[in-house]
Amino acid sequence: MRVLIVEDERRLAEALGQIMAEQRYQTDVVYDGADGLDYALTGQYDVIVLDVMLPKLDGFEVASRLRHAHVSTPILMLTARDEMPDKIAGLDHGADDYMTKPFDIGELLARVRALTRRQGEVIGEQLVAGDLILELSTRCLRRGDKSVRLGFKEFDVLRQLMVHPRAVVPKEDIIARVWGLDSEAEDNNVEVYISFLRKKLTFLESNVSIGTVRKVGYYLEVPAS
Amino acid sequence: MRVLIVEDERRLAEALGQIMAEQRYQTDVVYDGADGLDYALTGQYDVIVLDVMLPKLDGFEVASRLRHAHVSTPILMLTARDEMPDKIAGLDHGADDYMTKPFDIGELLARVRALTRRQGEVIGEQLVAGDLILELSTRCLRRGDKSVRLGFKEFDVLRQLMVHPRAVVPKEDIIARVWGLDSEAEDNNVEVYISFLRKKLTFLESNVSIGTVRKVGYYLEVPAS
DNA sequence: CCTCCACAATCAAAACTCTCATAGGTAAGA
DNA sequence: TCTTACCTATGAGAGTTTTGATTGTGGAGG
Repeated sequence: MRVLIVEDERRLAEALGQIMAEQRYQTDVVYDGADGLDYALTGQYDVIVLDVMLPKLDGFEVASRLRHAHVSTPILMLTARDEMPDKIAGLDHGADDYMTKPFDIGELLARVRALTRRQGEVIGEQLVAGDLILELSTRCLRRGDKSVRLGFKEFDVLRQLMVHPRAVVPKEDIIARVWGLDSEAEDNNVEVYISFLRKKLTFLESNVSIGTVRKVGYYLEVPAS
Repeated sequence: MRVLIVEDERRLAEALGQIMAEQRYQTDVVYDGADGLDYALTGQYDVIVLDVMLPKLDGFEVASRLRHAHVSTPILMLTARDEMPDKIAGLDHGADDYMTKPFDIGELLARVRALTRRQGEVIGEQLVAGDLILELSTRCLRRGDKSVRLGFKEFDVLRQLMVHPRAVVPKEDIIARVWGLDSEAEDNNVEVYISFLRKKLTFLESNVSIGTVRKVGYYLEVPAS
């Protein structure tokens, strides 16, 4: 497993590198966004730990450019503690997960493991789960030869589910990530969009469906592969 | 957000509980280490505020045992004085953060926020007893390839039993933990849910069953392993 | 060994809650 | 103006919880 760590705080970066090395990861550590992008563009890594605040190029920019270059390596983004909007921005730029500093090293390792074993693969600019393909650039959802266009909200909601297929995503999380952390959107909004999405899944005759966990949230039901 | 407060100084404990309740936390307050451990073992909390000096079991012991039982709820430990050894000991025993008394309530709230913010999605946390697997995220109960959905109450009741397999859980405890400490639920409610659960255990053809101790409560009967 | 009683288990209906799906309304952009 | 995307309201329906009545059972005392 190869990991790229892009973090300008040297002490933190070195510590991370060492700890991950102890966990049998092969690590490369760089200290600015430009280097980070160069290294990452090689596509040789299994996961990238990417700070947001970086010299030369910030983390969002790095993530965006990577995705643009069809590099699909999973990205775990590190955001500064009080910058909540960063989380949303991070996901929008193509990050797969985020953590706020200060973080627990054990949790970081757990999330890295989660990213490397994840089933929803980002291939080029698309997310895949089961027989579904979500094209990130056009916001089109395809299955076989059929395809439908998704609205922004539909797209964002579905993406949340597709990033971790089978994992239950709480409604409140969906609201936080799609509508914003301090939004007043209600559960009903999510329900409405889930309903729209289900209709489209049915239309596409996909083998994946959206499951409900009462009083909690939703998950993607993907047939055993 | 659910918070467990374990603190033997009643006045402080109550005050904390009230303040956190005002901050929209759902709080449970207990006054000794043994209760603290029992409550915490349910894994239902998002953070635990844990005093070190406690009757029955001290805070270190509680933290150790929790980690041993693979309960990963973040722990904020309260140490009596500015005793350096305590801090180290606390972190060694599995605490995630510590504060020394007397502390500023605002700082405590800030630290609790920090701890809860790093909560990742819990993927695949489960309770096991005999051939039964209780999936915490989906509230599904599995045995072999069969699986059933549990309602909220069913789930909560069963979880109480599964935390300590073979241990007798008094009905009043079940009521306190599932319906709330000051609820008006009657014994019959518990009996009804036990009945529901037994039906589902039968359906699953599990080797685990629910035993009755007359006038006291219930326990999980798990075949000798 | 039998009887009785208190407690436990079960059942079914009522009360309640949450989810789903649809329709109507609003705002922004073509 | 027309279209598109989004939000809100609503009611039907499904699922959950409570309630009260009825039936079953273990064990103490006769």
